[in-house]
Amino acid sequence: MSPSPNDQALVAIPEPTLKRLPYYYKSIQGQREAGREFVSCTTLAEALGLNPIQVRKDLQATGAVGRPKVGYHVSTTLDAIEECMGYHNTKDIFLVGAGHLGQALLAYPGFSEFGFNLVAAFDVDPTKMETEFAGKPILDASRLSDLVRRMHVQIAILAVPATAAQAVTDTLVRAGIRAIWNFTPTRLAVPKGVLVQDENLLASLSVLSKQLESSRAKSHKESIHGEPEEL
Amino acid sequence: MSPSPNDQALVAIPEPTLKRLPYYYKSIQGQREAGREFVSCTTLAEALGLNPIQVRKDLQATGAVGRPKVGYHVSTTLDAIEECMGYHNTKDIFLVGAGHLGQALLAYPGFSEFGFNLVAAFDVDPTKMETEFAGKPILDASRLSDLVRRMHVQIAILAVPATAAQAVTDTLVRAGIRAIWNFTPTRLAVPKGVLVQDENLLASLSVLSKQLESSRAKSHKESIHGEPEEL
DNA sequence: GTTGAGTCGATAAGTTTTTATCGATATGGA
DNA sequence: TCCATATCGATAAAAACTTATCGACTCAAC
Ligand SMILES: NC(=O)c1ccc[n+]([C@@H]2O[C@H](COP(=O)([O-])OP(=O)(O)OC[C@H]3O[C@@H](n4cnc5c(N)ncnc54)[C@H](O)[C@@H]3O)[C@@H](O)[C@H]2O)c1
Ligand SMILES: NC(=O)c1ccc[n+]([C@@H]2O[C@H](COP(=O)([O-])OP(=O)(O)OC[C@H]3O[C@@H](n4cnc5c(N)ncnc54)[C@H](O)[C@@H]3O)[C@@H](O)[C@H]2O)c1
Repeated sequence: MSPSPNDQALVAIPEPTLKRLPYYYKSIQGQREAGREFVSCTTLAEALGLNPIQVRKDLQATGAVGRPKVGYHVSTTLDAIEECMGYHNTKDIFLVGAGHLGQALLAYPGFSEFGFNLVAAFDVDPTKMETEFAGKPILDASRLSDLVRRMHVQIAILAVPATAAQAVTDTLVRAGIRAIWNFTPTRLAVPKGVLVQDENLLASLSVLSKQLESSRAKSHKESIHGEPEEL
Repeated sequence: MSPSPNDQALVAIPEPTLKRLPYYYKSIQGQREAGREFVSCTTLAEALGLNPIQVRKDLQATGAVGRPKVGYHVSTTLDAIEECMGYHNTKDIFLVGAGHLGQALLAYPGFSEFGFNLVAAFDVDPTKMETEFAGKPILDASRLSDLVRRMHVQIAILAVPATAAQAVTDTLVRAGIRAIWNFTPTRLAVPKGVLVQDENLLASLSVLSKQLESSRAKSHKESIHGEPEEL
């Protein structure tokens, strides 16, 4: 099946690109505030410590077009990113688990910048139920299923203890949730069609620590074998 | 340069593999608790929703060896992962920024499982300084540089406002930090040799939300073009 | 004008990561 | 004892992602 013209938007943007777009967005916003009207891949790459060619490809994926020798028009490009990422569409979100991590998320004002609206949190702890935190209501988790269904909420944040992760997931899925942002260290079993984005913080820290160890071993070996390597 | 035998440990393990290892570790621990002595890639993959071949390759990277038809010896394999990831080496860590997110991390008991020891937090807020949170001291940020140096701390968590991110980074780098786990939405400029692991939470959420939108568009198109596709 | 340099877009090459294939080996039952 | 089967390890193929190359375009300076 050859791609027809209006398939363009359907060619999925690679995940690494999606993760970089917010950096471009923020950086270009900075340029706008500084009064600049155009920005080049070279400049962006410089500012963000990335490869200019990669920046160009990423921007291309959003539909932004640039002009040779000039660069990308700041406002137009910001619009392209917003449009591509849907920063303007309001997306309601529920948080399940208003513990330490959940409360940090509740207090975070940054969600709205990208169109997210953290509507409410849910918890089983009676001392938290029917209270507020950072202006957001914490509701009885027994109401979760009903409210997901009634409000057609599509995205949920999972910040419950690992032991409760799969059970809560099953509830969410039955209620019709479409995507789960998972902070628990559990691999969730979900039916096809439900998306899960794992945010396994400890795993990321382990990666960092392991890479640190490897880089030490490497530089040690280099110093033995006499390859100076220090630009 | 052809790899000599004892280069094995120096062939860097791919980052995606490193991120999956904690899942295997936890899953195999579960098997041990259930009294099983061997576990196969097939079983592991089933439990974690992964590809069996990928599981095998990942385990291979840790140095674990299995036996055909039998699988991997549970205890031996756990040891291999621990050894590979350095779960036994204690790694001291400083946290900079004891705000909402920082406090959630301070309260998190899971770090020790992988050998991390969150020693102390640092903040500029006078009302937080010289207090404790979850049994961990919150110290005056002006002491950060000195203590990094004196205690030879190599890893820091960055959980300060974005506006302070680069300045704090510079301080850490000057004091000799080797790795930064960065929760701010800023791309940090660091000299070669200093590692940064970005944990851009909003970017991850954006990815999820964009993929959700795409999957909706896709299934809509499929329903129009009459490709049922529902296994 | 003409020239020169900075930048884009398209295409190609390279690298990394995932998935597939296949022979070898161990186990349990015929 | 032999055979069927599950599984591993090694190697190869495929896919995804990053980096390089090159012609074309635009602007500014001469
Ligand atoms: N805190 C961190 O820094 C951190 C770091 C990495 C991972 N995590 C993971 O994030 C998750 C939450 O961590 P935390 O530190 O906030 O834990 P927490 O114990 O502070 O909070 C968990 C909350 O979930 C609630 N809860 C329990 N069962 C529930 C259910 N069935 N429905 C709704 N709510 C329920 C509890 O009442 C509690 O308020 C855990 O899985 C943890 O492993 C946390
Ligand atoms: N809270 C969240 O859920 C969340 C989500 C995504 C990203 N983040 C990012 O994490 C970072 C921290 O978020 P937060 O919600 O904890 O913010 P916060 O405002 O609650 O906490 C920031 C803390 O850093 C301290 N601080 C400021 N300057 C400092 C300095 N120079 N040295 C040491 N400490 C300093 C402040 O006193 C404050 O206690 C921010 O960059 C934010 O964008 C947070």
